[in-house]
Amino acid sequence: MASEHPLPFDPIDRAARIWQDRIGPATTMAAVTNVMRVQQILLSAVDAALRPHNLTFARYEALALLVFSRQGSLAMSVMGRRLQLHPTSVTNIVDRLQADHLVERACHPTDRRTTMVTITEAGRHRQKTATVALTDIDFGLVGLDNAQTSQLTALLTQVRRAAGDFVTDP
Amino acid sequence: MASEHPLPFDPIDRAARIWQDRIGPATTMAAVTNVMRVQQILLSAVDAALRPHNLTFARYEALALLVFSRQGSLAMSVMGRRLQLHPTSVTNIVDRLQADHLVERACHPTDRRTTMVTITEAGRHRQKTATVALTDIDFGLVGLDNAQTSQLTALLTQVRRAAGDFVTDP
DNA sequence: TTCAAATGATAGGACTTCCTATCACTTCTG
DNA sequence: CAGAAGTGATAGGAAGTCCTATCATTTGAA
Repeated sequence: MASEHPLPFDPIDRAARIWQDRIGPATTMAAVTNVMRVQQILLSAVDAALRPHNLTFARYEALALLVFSRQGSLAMSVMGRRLQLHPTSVTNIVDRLQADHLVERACHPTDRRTTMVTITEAGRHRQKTATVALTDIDFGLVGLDNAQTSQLTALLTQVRRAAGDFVTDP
Repeated sequence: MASEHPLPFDPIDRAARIWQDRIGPATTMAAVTNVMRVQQILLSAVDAALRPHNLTFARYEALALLVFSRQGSLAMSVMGRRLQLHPTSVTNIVDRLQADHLVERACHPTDRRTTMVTITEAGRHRQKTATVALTDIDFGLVGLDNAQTSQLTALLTQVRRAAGDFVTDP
């Protein structure tokens, strides 16, 4: 993390005001910087809640994806696409989950290139307790009511759609 | 980065629907995941625009901070607080900017512990051209009009204030 | 059918960030 | 005015992510 002691002013807003005087798109810059900073804050809170369970948010997401899959088992490549991760990141994440006995690797029955990842009972249990930890802290998201949270989701989803993050309608 | 080929559905929304059936705070989870993903998208776009100028967003922010400072010179510790970075990250960033002759280190006149960082002419020039590159791509933020961008900033600022990221009113 | 192209996964390396530990220096306190 | 506590910066190390390169396997096209 960064500093323990908060500034007595909003540095992003201050920067936006400086930009305002010099350059046009201060509004955009402010929004982008805010996204970056809030992501840091959320990730920091989430990782802190997950650390006692020996998970990061990335590993937690992978575990949850497996829990929600019908067979508790997915190909590495499928996980990578769903979690929007680089293949090497999937390898790394699965390595660590496997070292912790939360998942196992197995061969695909027909395609000998692909590796299947299966969640273990320990993995299901870990995911469950980690979920409690996360919901207890509201995933680090504080200060918004339900309507505002939905509004935030709507705005960000709009950005992702415009950026080509996914194709069809929501 | 992650995948080149977008999914034919929104994976975050799909996850939210799955959660909906099992656990309460699907809305919160969706918002948080959206923040994470949009941050990735923005950072990726911004870094791609900055790469030809041998800058990352972190280094660009440091450079901009120096440009906007009155003397073009700040203490390492001040930069760390403004940019909300760990001291060692500041050291790393300044190392690289200095290797590229965009900043110089100097001794503080009175406090011999602190190191001052001064922007060079090359640094000012690089910051200027990099800013053009960034504004050309709107900092990667697409799909929102001005009102929505401001709305996004307002929501995220509210989160940061609630999280104690800064203290006074905006 | 056979060979080129695509796909799946991983190894090795670079970069970034953070942490702890350390050393130099300054400020506070008795 | 000494010693303790705090501050500023950096080195070394761990973790995470991405990149390129590689190898095995599968798919597709001539």
